[in-house]
Amino acid sequence: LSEDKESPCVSETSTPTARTFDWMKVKRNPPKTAKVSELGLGAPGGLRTNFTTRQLTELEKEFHFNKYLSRARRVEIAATLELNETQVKIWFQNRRMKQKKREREGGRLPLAPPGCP
Amino acid sequence: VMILRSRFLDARRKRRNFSKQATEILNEYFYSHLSNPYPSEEAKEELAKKCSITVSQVSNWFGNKRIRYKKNIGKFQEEANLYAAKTAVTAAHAVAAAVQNNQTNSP
DNA sequence: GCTGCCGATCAATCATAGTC
DNA sequence: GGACTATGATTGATCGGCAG
Repeated sequence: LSEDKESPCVSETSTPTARTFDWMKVKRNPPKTAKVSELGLGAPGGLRTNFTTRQLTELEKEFHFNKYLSRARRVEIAATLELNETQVKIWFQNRRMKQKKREREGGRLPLAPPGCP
Repeated sequence: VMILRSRFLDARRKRRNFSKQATEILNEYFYSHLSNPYPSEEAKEELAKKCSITVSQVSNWFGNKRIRYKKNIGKFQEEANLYAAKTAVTAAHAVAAAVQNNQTNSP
């Protein structure tokens, strides 16, 4: 585990320590979660939406019932919770990954339950 | 904007800083792979083992490190030089050992 | 082509640990 | 004791790749 091909992505600067590699320039496009049209919510157009407790509770409840959503159900939930279909879809996607991560990491290593202040 | 940030999640975030040596190991890997600090799944598992932390924690560490590093490269310059020198020394030792080994058993 | 899912990652934020 | 910084974790959303 120690191979390392000096990647072909360098981009300049002579000092051996201050070089800037491509990964440092990566910029993600801002979220398109903005329906600027109608709704004078002064939506800037690219902000991470904060789900309300109600929305999260409902989503969690639905997830417990179904790990995957049908198109119809998604539309329904999106409408009920006032979210995009995409947001609901992404939420379920992330939720599944979260679940998998917990199962896979279920019980293992580091353990130090009780007091230790 | 009701501060409803309680998020029914509190007890979960009982953070604990990693040990000095674990951070040492992670930083060594990070700076010796600065051109591409994205450890493979296998590498993550090995690092996790060496550091006595989980693979997820290794992923979190690299995720945070990459973001914070590129956010303010200057702030990490000193640290970068430190580890660069460190790995250079170990590399030199490795080469020396290899040479020695090569001399002792060459056909 | 387009769409959903997965796996990895990003980027912003949260909450705590450590420093002074 | 509290302000300020360092750091681990969480999470809505993006990116690239693959299947249908």
